[in-house]
Amino acid sequence: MTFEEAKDTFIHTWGTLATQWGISRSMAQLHALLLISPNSLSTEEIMEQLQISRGNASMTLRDLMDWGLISKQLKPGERKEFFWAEKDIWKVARQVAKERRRREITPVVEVLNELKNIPTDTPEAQEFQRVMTGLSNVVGFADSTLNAVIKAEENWLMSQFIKVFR
Amino acid sequence: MTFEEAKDTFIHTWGTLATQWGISRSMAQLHALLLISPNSLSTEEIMEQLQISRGNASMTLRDLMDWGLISKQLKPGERKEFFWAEKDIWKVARQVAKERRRREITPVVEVLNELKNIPTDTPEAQEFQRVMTGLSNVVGFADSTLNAVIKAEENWLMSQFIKVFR
DNA sequence: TTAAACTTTCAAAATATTTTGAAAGTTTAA
DNA sequence: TTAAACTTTCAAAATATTTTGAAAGTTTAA
Repeated sequence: MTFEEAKDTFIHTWGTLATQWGISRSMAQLHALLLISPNSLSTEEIMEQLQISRGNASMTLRDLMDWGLISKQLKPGERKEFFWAEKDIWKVARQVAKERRRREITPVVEVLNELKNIPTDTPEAQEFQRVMTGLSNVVGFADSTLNAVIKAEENWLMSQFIKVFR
Repeated sequence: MTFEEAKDTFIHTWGTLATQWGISRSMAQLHALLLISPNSLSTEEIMEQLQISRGNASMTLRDLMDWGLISKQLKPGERKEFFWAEKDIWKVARQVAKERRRREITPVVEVLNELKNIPTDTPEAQEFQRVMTGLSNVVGFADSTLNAVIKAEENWLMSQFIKVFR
């Protein structure tokens, strides 16, 4: 496999994995492109390489910055903005875990805790409460796992997992 | 909050969480409905409660069965099929982890391992290999975590996590 | 067998999401 | 200031996904 083939395979595979986990394809592909680029890229270069429009590039770059996965870089003597992705994949994973937890898990935990408190005056309501309690536990577990990933140092995390999940 | 309100809130919240994680809204909502229903439901009842068409109900029920989250039940003397969801949420989580790992993570692990092996004859290719190695580690970590969830007994899993991630 | 009572399939319609590109906005050098 | 070099915004277009419902298929009681 040549380098160019490998690059295309990677950008494509990464985009597919992302859509399966509810992240937009453009965002994943643009992130993939920056991840494997040794130097920062201008909007022009990104548009060219991924064959996307200026508007799309601009919006996707902003989303990636909101997620804290890429940064702007200004080069002396250049008017253009260049973009650069964090390359330490453990940092990337921690950042993604942090954002997803904040945006998606925490709100659900709160709703479930409210729903646990309805009066259990009918058999239906009792069953409902049982299910809410179960979900609350499992979602809480997911929440703690993400939180552990967020707080963890790479080596500590790996060693713990090797210990527990060998 | 009345029981009916709680029920609607739950079906809605669950649908939203699901779409954010790449699971279709109908699938999550139909699953939610069956989860909180004390007895199994016929296709008619499901169509009625969620206001969806017969075709949609039929397809979504099949998807849920493919995911191993619900089963058919035949009632003596009835021609209709009734559907019922596994209520043990830890079992549900294990099943979801198993399916997502099989469908989504394992294929990516394989692709990444291939991509790690391209010749590193240029600086670009070297950078590429570094990133692939990093991703391979992190995705491998996710893979192991899911696998641990799959293999785990509820109590053992909880106790391990309390120990490690307190 | 037949036909009633169901379920499934799938092309077309509806809906949701993503993408485009031109216009508006912003920044900076001179 | 001005105007060139950029970036952002957003309505419209393109595309992708989901949903519908009628037709086809299947099962079962008689």
